[in-house]
This record gives sequence, C-alpha cells and structure tokens, in this order.
Amino acid sequence: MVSTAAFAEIATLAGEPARAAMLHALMDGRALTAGELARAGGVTPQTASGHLARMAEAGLVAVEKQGRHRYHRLASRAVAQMMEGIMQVAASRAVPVHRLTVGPRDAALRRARTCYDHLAGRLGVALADALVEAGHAEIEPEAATLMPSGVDLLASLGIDLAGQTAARRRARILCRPCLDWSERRPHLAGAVGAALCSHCLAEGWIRRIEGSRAVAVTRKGEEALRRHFGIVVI
Amino acid sequence: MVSTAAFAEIATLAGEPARAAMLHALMDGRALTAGELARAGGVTPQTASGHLARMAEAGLVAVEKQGRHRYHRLASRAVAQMMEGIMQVAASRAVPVHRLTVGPRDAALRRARTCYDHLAGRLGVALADALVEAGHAEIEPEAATLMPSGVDLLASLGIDLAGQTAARRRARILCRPCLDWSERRPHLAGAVGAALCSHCLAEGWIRRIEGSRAVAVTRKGEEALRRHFGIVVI
DNA sequence: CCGATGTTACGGTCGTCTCCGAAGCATGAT
DNA sequence: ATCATGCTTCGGAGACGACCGTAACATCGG
Repeated sequence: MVSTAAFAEIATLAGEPARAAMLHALMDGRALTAGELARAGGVTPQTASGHLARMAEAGLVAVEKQGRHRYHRLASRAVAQMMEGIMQVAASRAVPVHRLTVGPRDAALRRARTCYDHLAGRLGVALADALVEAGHAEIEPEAATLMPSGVDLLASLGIDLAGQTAARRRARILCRPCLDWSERRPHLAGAVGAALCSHCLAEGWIRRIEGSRAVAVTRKGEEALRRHFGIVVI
Repeated sequence: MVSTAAFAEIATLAGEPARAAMLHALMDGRALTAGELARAGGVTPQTASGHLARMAEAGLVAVEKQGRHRYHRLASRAVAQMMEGIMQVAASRAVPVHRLTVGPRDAALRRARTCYDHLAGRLGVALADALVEAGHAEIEPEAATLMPSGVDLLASLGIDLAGQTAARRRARILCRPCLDWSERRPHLAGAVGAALCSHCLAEGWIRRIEGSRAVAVTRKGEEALRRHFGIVVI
C-alpha cells in the first residue's frame, strides 16, 4: 500500500513555508536556480540548497546541471497536479472577507497566467469558454473533451496533437480540466492545454512577466486570439 | 491569490503522521468517531481530539454531533482528491524493492476497495475495463466519458444519474478518472463512480470489511457483476 | 593560474509542535 | 440523582526541524 508514512513525508515536504514558496515559484513550469529559489522562499542560499536536496530526493523536484548552475524544476506533472489539489482545498476556505483592492501584481495574475504547463486566469477561462461556445469542446469540472472540430482548428494553427491522436484513430480527444482559483471556473489543462499554452508562447502571442507566473498578451496575441478564437481578454 | 501560507498550512496539517493516518482512515468516505481515529493514528484520544479540531478548523474534516459521539468525515470531495494527488506523488517513488509477500490485508485491498466514494482495486479497474470493452465508456488518464449506451445500462440497473443529466439534455456524461495505485491503471471516479459504488453497496453486491477500506464481493455480487458487466474479479 | 559566482557540508541555537497525564464537560444510562 | 462513557481542555516535557554562521567545494571567465 502507499504507506501513510510516504504520504506524510511528501505532504510535510510541501508544507514547510519556505519549501512551499519555492514550489509555488516553480509552478510556472520553468527551471530556476537555487539562488532564485532561495529569494522566492525568503531564506539564505544554504538553507534553500538543503531544502532542494531533500525535495529532489523525494521526487518533488528534478535537477539539471548546466555549467555552473543547477536548474531545478517540478519533477513531473503529477507534482503540479498535487499542488493544484492542495491549492483547491486551501482556496475553498480562504478569503474570509474579499479583499477589495488587490495589487497590480495580483491583477496581472488574475488576467492571465500559467498554471504549470497550461494557461489560467481570465485568458485561460476565456479560451476554454470560446472553444465550448463554438462547439469545439465540452468542459466540465470532472472532465473535458476536445471535439473533432476543435482538433481540426488547433491543427490548422499548427498545434501538434499528433502524439495524442496517432495511436488511436479517434478525432475526439479527452483532456483534463482544471478549476481556476481566481475565476472559479474550469479551463483546459492536460496535454491539450499544455500544447495550447506552448503554442501561444512560441508564436509570441503571450510572453512571461519577469518574476511572476503572470503572462502578458502581446499586441500580436490580441489580434490572433480575436481572429482565431473570437476572444478579447479584458 | 491563494497565499502560499494557506497552502503550507493545509499541507502541514496533512503531513503530520498521526493526522495523515487519520485522514487515510477517512478515505473510505465514512464518518468515524474521535476514538476510532485515535486508534487509527496511534495516539491517545486527547491528542487525536486536538488534531481533529485543527483539521476541522482548516476545513479538512467535517464534524457531526450525534448524541455523545462526534462523527468526523472528510469535509469534501476536494479533500479526497487532494489526498489522491499526494498519494500519486508518494507512490511514484515508493516500493524500491517490490515486496513479494504482502499480507492478506493488503491482498484484500488490492482486490477491491473504496477510494473515498468510488471503487478501486482490481474490481474498480475491471468494472472500468468492462464498460470500455463494451463501448459504454471511454477512459483515459486525463478524462473519461460515459457513453449514451452506458448511461442506459446504468439506468436499467436503477442507478440514478438524473442529477447529472437533467440540467443538460445530453446523454453523454463526462466523468473523472482516477489512477489506481495498485493497478496503475485508470478507473471510474467522480459522480458516476460514486453512484456505481453506492449502488453496489445498496444492492448488497459488496460489503465493507471491518477496519479497512477493503470491500468483499458477496456471492450475490459475483453473480450480478458477471451478469450485468461480464466480469469475474479474481 | 586565480578570483568570482554559486552550491554544499557542518555545528549550534532557537522556535515550534507533538504528546501524554490529569482534570473538566458534556451526554446518556441506571 | 449518581455513575459511566466519550470527548475536550490545560500544562509541562520532550523531540524534531528550520535557520544561519562559517567554511569547504565545484565551475567558469579572465
């Protein structure tokens, strides 16, 4: 059985404030150095290094040596999903009084951000809604489907879902939904969401905002999103 | 934003060994008394009481007074899903050497058990496979669908999915898959999985095994499962 | 080769949290 | 009313773990 000891170890690792902050910093899917993560966690590099070693040992993060730097990233999609799950529970009883004035950083996050490997925030939800509206997808809290027309649409944009479709001869693609903590609505995640997100980045439709999980929609992106999906992200 | 502080608090609560054991004991979806949970956690009632109070405050468990007993259960499906996520990560790097001889208790768990509100183990996977085989469902790691014929089949058994279908006029039901830790294969979870599980219990096809999440398939259940789904759980 | 930058190892201090004993409250039975 | 049971609160002992000095160790650029 998955011993409760192993369960407890993982949860404990994720539960320490400094480590939790570091894991959050990695939730944009990129790989960061120990120094950057130390700043994110509010601890000294030595302390951060120790934390990272433990998390690497436990399989929460993966390290990649590159010259004099060691890049750390979340070890797997499963880790990101685990964190989503914890956030879901944490969010469900948070914000006793809804803060009226949120900072500009928070505003940017609510507008558009990455959630490990896919898009979230108003952009992510708008994209999902547009696909549903046009009949290209069905999205519900428990599951989602990309319809044949949706597969075609994405293919026409050059988004390669071949790995998803080649093996099985079915045009309909089941994919994972993700409940957005700021919008409280489901959006597209999983392999399809990841492909969509990386395509937006590759095409220069969005670009990452330094030191945050937020992303900015470029002028080119605004135009492309309106043309291909008919959405305008406010 | 879902502050990292709130995240850390939840993860820390779940990470303490005694609390983790108590949460695991609640993963069968039932409500247990503080005393039972104290035994499950290997601590004295006083200690357990303190833990339970904290977890109730944080929204991990819900309490229900009934006479001189106070029944505790997982507060929501979200909590169960969070735990599944943590278990997934914990399992991914567990069992360095695959234990050859597992106890009879473990064997029963691998054969059939509940996973919060749905069925898992060989029974859960066999049920899922049978539905897929017959074209009643599509199940993948990221999402699952109960096809119209599957909805009909369950309806003919008296499984009420009305709450799921009434609002929208669609026979196809999207539902959540759950990766089985013992079988490493996805099975049916979510509302559909829950309905299936409670029906099996209500019809006496399975019954809970005392002090465990394992369930036993009754003689009546064996017959029913073979007749309706064509499966024989070994 | 030699500094600069970044990462790891060690030892001691400190705070936090778990845990149980004992006592205090409820509820229900006798 | 009185007792029994189950749960909770209180207080102190103990353990665990985080944290930061200092210092050693890699890697890279000059």
